Amino acid sequence: MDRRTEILQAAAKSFSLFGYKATTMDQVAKIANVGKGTIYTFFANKEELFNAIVVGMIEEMRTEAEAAAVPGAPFEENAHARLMSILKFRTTHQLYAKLIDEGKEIRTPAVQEVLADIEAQIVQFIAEKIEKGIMRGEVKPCNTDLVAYLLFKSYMALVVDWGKTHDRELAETEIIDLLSSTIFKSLLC
Amino acid sequence: MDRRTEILQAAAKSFSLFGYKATTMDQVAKIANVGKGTIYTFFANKEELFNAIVVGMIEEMRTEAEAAAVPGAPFEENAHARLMSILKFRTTHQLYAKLIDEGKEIRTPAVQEVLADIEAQIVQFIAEKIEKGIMRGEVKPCNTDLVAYLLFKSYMALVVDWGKTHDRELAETEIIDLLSSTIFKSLLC
DNA sequence: CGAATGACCGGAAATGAAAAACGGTCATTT
DNA sequence: AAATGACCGTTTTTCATTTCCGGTCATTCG
Repeated sequence: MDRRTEILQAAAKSFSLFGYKATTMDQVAKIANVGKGTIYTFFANKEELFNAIVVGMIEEMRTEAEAAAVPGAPFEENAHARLMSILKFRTTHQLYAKLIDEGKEIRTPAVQEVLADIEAQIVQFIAEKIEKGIMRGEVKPCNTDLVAYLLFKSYMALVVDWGKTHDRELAETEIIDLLSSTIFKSLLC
Repeated sequence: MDRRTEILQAAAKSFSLFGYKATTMDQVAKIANVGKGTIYTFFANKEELFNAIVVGMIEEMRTEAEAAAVPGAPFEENAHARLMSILKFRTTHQLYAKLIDEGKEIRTPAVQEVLADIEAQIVQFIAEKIEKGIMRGEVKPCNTDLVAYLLFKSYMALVVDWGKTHDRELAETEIIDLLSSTIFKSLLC
């Protein structure tokens, strides 16, 4: 395996295990079995190394989200499946979960920026799917950015936030029932 | 004015100006022109004094929200007016704004608890209005708690959150247009 | 005599100086 | 030419000391 890949894997492991701030370049170098200076021949600095890792993670998440959709299935079904897949990834993926925690607890700026960027890309992803749905004639024309934002925030609220203020999580059927009878209902043709 | 009221006014002023943590009991006593011990004859401790102030604030907010509604006007119109009134209060009211900031920046536990409680009461308030709308035959029967939660979160997202990740605030017409054509549309009879 | 007070108490938080750790560089090695 | 790790300046952590604050209660006051 080439040195660049070794470094990327070492960094991914360390960021996942300890987060951004608690990962040191010395540590990455040691795990990757390279000298610290070698890292800087491939990545300008710690933040760029971090960004490279995150880009990979986003790709992974996108792939899983696409895999959750069934080609030819109705828009609502696939939208729901993809969003649930993304939100599951959010808490299941070790690095993503770690970053959310670090962003909230330690408030590392580099991490908060990355998290904001990931969310923006997720919303963008949803907006593209809505756009496709409109072109396919499944979805009514609308402001895709606004609707994508509302959809994402709604899923976040029901899947992630509800449990924090109530003593039980919402079942998936409750979520799909609610959204199906409200947002989706008026979204579809 | 009786001593209890003097203390309440002094505390309200200090909490509004400096927040919960930075307000000291000595300071409240001085502003109220009473000895520190006197405060403890009316309030068990600092947190109870704080809670008393917050209860008053919530009452204020409720009154303003009710005043924003027009008797006899359609559900959607009044729901929108009340929610916008509440969200305006959130950032306009000195104490509320201060508490939001303190909860986010200093993360004072007592403040975060109070903020969570206020939000729960707002959602409860909305749920009651939906319930009324259903009984009046204006709104379709639904899980009022769930719908109230979704509505509140949607308004928070569009009014409060949008501006943080985009370089312009949403106009009120954009918000009402979006929600009118999605959530409200499928909510009304 | 009962309500009011502020000096006082113990624990928590602020302070600041010294030490350790970190990201990034670059002269040296391989 | 590529790789390395000792080194540098800065930031962060540590920790002993001091200050501060919520709450109490013996004393004072009306």
